[in-house]
Amino acid sequence: MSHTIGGTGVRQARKQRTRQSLLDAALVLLEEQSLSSLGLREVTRAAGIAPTAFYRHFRDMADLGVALVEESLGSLHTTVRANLAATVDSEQRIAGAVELVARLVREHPAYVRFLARERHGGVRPVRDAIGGELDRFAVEAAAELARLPEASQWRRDDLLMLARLYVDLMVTTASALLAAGPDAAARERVEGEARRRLRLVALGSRHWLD
Amino acid sequence: MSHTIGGTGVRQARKQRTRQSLLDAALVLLEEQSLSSLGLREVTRAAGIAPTAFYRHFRDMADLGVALVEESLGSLHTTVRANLAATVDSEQRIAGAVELVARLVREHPAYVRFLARERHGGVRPVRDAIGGELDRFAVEAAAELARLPEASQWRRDDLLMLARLYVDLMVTTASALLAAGPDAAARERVEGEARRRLRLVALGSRHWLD
DNA sequence: TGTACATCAGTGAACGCGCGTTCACTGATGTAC
DNA sequence: TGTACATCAGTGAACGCGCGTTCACTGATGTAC
Repeated sequence: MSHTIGGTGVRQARKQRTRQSLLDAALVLLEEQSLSSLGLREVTRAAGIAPTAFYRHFRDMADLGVALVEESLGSLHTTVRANLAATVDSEQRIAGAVELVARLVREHPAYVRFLARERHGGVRPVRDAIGGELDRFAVEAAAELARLPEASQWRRDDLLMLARLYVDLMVTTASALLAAGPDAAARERVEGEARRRLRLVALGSRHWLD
Repeated sequence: MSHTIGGTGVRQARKQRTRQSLLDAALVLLEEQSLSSLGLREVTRAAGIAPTAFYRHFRDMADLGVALVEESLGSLHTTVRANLAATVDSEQRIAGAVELVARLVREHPAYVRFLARERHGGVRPVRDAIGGELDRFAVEAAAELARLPEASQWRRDDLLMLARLYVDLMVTTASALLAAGPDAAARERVEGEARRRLRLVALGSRHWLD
């Protein structure tokens, strides 16, 4: 059965699966500690493979960390852009953005925690990877903002300033939601405050060119 | 000479000095790594004392971390409050706030780096200590804001929202300044963008009750 | 001021442990004919 | 389809090393009289 291509690449597929189980195991362990204190043997033990097999997939833990960044943020770009483009009214956009962040934290808390922690963490390559991705988000958000009629008169660098501010507000909201824990009321309070922050910034934007 | 009290307390004073040299050594080492990967022996070696003497001062590294938080943020409250209270005009307050942050980063980069890193770091007690101090800042800032005539009609929770937003903006600015490195032009760019962010938020505040 | 005892910050040897990395290996998968 | 050889993901033993913590200690400082 499946006498098509399938045969070739069994080895490759297995390798991929092992690699993924290393990433998954690391992510679980990283809920309780930071990358710089996470051990290679700890990860391979959790993934159920021999310590030495680690080197078939990553040079060291920093390398694995960068892979985790790509896995978590890489796929997010399209999602975020779709969300930004979808809505028209400002109040709708605000509600949508906060809902998007809340959903990310609900569905992928481990990724969000990892990113919040390592954004300023002790492992340079990982820090740089996260910073680079967030910059890309800001540039993309600026491009979306530029398409709005209200923003047509804005200077380029003011648009970028606003986009970066939005990105920072979203990141702050995500980590506040994590800190709020599983309690629904606490989360609702954080989301409410996030919406009011965004409303305040939107209000300022509306009067920026006065 | 100094035949007053001086004699009694020589032991205590020496102990204080050793404790301080542990804190200083740790802070230097923390420029390049995070607290959770910093070793007890590493710190005592750098401080020039035997590993076992560590326990005369701290229970473990987390305990030392909390002491570092108190040392860095504890003294800051009066400084910040004075700065907030001093100025009147909005544009002046903005320039003053950014200048204050820039000075802190210039004069105490290691402390700022430590706080940025461990705010979301892997050591719970330290995270909580930093979070608690930042909350206190927000509450104090809200109290200062409440004294401004423009804010007399604001709801209490909106004031707190605004205060927390300002605190987050300042923290973000501090870590952006660190990331900018020693290059003067890069720092000036970050400070400029920070001022525009604050201007945008101030503008939004002015129209909040419209 | 002097003496006898108590305190306690810092020492140094010793411990068991888990770490990252090396190496030669095994055996399933892939490839050439 | 079958055979012979190559590749390479994962293994398991071994290594030297630095770690955190314990313990009994030393000797300067503090205290009581």
